[in-house]
Amino acid sequence: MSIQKPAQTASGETGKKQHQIALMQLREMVLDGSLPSGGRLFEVSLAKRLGISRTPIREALSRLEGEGLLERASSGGYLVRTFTFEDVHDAIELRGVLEGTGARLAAERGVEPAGLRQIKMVVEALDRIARTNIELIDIPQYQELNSDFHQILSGLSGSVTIRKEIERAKLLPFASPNAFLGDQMFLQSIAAAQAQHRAIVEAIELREGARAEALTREHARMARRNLDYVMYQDRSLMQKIPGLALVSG
Amino acid sequence: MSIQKPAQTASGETGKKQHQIALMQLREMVLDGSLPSGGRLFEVSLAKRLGISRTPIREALSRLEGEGLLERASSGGYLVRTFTFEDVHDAIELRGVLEGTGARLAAERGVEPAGLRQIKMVVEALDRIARTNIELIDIPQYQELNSDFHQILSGLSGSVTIRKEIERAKLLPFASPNAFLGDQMFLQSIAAAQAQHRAIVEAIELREGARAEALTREHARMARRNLDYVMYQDRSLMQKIPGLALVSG
DNA sequence: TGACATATAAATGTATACAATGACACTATG
DNA sequence: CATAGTGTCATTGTATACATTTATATGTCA
Repeated sequence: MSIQKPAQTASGETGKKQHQIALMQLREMVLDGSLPSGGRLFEVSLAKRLGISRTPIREALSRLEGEGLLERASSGGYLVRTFTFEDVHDAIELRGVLEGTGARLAAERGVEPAGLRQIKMVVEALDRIARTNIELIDIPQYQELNSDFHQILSGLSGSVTIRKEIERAKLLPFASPNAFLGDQMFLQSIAAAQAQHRAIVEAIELREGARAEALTREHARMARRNLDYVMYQDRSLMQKIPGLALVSG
Repeated sequence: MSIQKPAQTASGETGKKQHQIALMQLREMVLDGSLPSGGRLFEVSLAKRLGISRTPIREALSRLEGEGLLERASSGGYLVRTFTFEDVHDAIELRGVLEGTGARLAAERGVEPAGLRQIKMVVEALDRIARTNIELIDIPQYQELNSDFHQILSGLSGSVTIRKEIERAKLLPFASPNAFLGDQMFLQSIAAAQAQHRAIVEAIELREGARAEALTREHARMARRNLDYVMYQDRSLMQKIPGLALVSG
């Protein structure tokens, strides 16, 4: 009775289901550009390349389409999606609109004290970082806390419908709130971002729905400004922003 | 050389791919309640029931999850999603927010004359219907034109990102702009709806973004009011509203 | 009797063989 | 020479057998 452990992959992949492994690997391959943007994906070659059969590959491809990273070709099969500059703009705008709606609903409908306490704790933790000398900032920690802020915010309205849509909008890597936090360059805007975080929470607490919505939209606009900087001022940064390799032009 | 036509199904299904047939049939089964809301879906029994193998069934299930009609069970497999009254509210709100964003962007960014002409033609056609005696209104024709209005509107911003999200939000049947147009009952509101249609187009043409957004949101609120009427005043109408069978409570 | 372990069945996950489709090149024919 | 026909090949679509996991039932022991 030789018990066959689920075959740890060399790269340390957890012993999860094949389609989950395929999903992670394919996502990574799309994002780091090892699959040509705009190019077609062939199930058989992917299967051979990953050492997995076609069935879970197809499952993964289907999910990646749902994430917006792939699109179906008219003749069947999938293409790596290419994004224009405008697409990225609009994806960020979309996130802003949805997060703004979540913030507005939270304000209008009221928030459980527990949720409010929770997000305030994150804001305070972010504050401690914002007061740090820029060179000394622990970027991963900042990213994590920033993620937390946005995740809690997305659920604050109590509407699972809205929360799910926000989470969906954040799936596109360049639309994520953390997209432009990877490089030292953008840490300059931490102070401004932090002021917005505080104001958003305040507006929600005071039940000021319109203000909460407007502030949250504007907060997302920071990402758009950073995007513009990358595109028009310093294209070398493109490689540091996740998923920006998929952007043509 | 007997040419083998793709096997017309008895029910007149087009000779499409198996997973497309499965998708349509399953969607119908979910919506008309022949699959118990909240219940689990078993691939084998579905496959037997539809006379299709499991593979295209799984494909269809995956897509229905994308449409929001199903959800994955934690232990694997799919469940028929159940919606609360609040979920329906929020789904309509979401559509309003997204359509509103599309309208705002269209106003802010400007619209091609062709698109504007096109939507104005639809508005005029709707006007002709709105002037008709209520009893004589051709409901399917009205639904079609209303669909056209909303579809053109969704593309007016020129942003495919936004357009796709709007189309996605309309997939849930009770969130669709046509959801409450099936019954004579609701035709009373045609005049009001039509005034909103005109105002939305006007705002876009005049580049009044905020107004376009607010009007479009308010337009979606009509559906919420109709929903409230059904839930609180006349539950017998629930059967006439597509997908409302999935609503618990 | 209740809780736990284990056996058993039923369901999903995976691999793979086979079918159908569509693109392309080559050939035959007007 | 142009073009319609035809065969081949690559690729996706489908069915199905097998593996694995999860739920259910059963029995044993304290």
